Amino acid sequence: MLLEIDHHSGVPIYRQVIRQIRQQIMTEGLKEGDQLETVRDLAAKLKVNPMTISKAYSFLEAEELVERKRGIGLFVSKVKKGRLDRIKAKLLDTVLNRAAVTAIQLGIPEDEAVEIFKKQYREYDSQNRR
Amino acid sequence: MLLEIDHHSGVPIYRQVIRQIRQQIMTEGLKEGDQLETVRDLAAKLKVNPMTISKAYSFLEAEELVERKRGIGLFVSKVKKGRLDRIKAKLLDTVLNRAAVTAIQLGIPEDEAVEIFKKQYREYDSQNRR
DNA sequence: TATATTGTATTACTTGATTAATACACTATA
DNA sequence: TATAGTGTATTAATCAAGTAATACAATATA
Repeated sequence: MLLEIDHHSGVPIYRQVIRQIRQQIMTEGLKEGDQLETVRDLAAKLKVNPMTISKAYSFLEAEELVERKRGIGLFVSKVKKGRLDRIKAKLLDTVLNRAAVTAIQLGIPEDEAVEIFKKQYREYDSQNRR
Repeated sequence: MLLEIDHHSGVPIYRQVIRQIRQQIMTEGLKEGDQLETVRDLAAKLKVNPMTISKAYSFLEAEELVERKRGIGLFVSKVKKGRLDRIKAKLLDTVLNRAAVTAIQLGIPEDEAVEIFKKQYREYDSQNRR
């Protein structure tokens, strides 16, 4: 499991962990049944207190993306494809809604906003395509 | 000047003030030379400390949207239309970029993301049209 | 120039989020 | 059942953001 933590970004460590693991589950880099890295191992690797990792895992558990088994470890939950899609949709709705509200409040017409969105999409996509 | 503050939203008061006044300037509800409500008046109306309002105004000044005149008051700056457009564009770019990045990271194709954006736009627009 | 009105600088209080320390609980298995 | 490995509950320390109190500074004008 590959995680990149920026200790100086101002973004809390546990949120960086949450986001990255969630994304790996969303994109099936981590699949049902896969064991997450041990709380202590990940804490040591990131040079962070184990509770920080445990906290991050707690949020993922609350989203029902992982299951904790005391004494054993944490594992990626079985997530039905439909539910996974709904989670993705919800994440997406949140950011797209924010964008739409901003556009409307600034008086930007739909077409114009859509064009800018497409431009942003393509720019980021071309920079990060494998 | 009409401001609505939600004391229980978790969003800091000064940010709510900034956002709403900025928007009024962007949409020309407040125009060049208009005087902003007095620090003390607005503070009293919102039942908040004057420094909280002063802080909000400081940010607007940093954006060069308002000018402070000690002993007199604060006024909406002369903002060239071009610059105003650039400010709008920047605000919009920020939210649309965030949305695009999220979509890409979730593996959502451009077309699909655009459709959802349009849907969000129309929903909010129809709810808030005058 | 005295006063009322405007905004400001400095300082401190409060609160919540984040992180960490410590001791504890559960499980597999030698 | 002893031990090593797993996660956890509780508590405390730290830090930053937000807000407020107070005294101060600039301006217009009676």
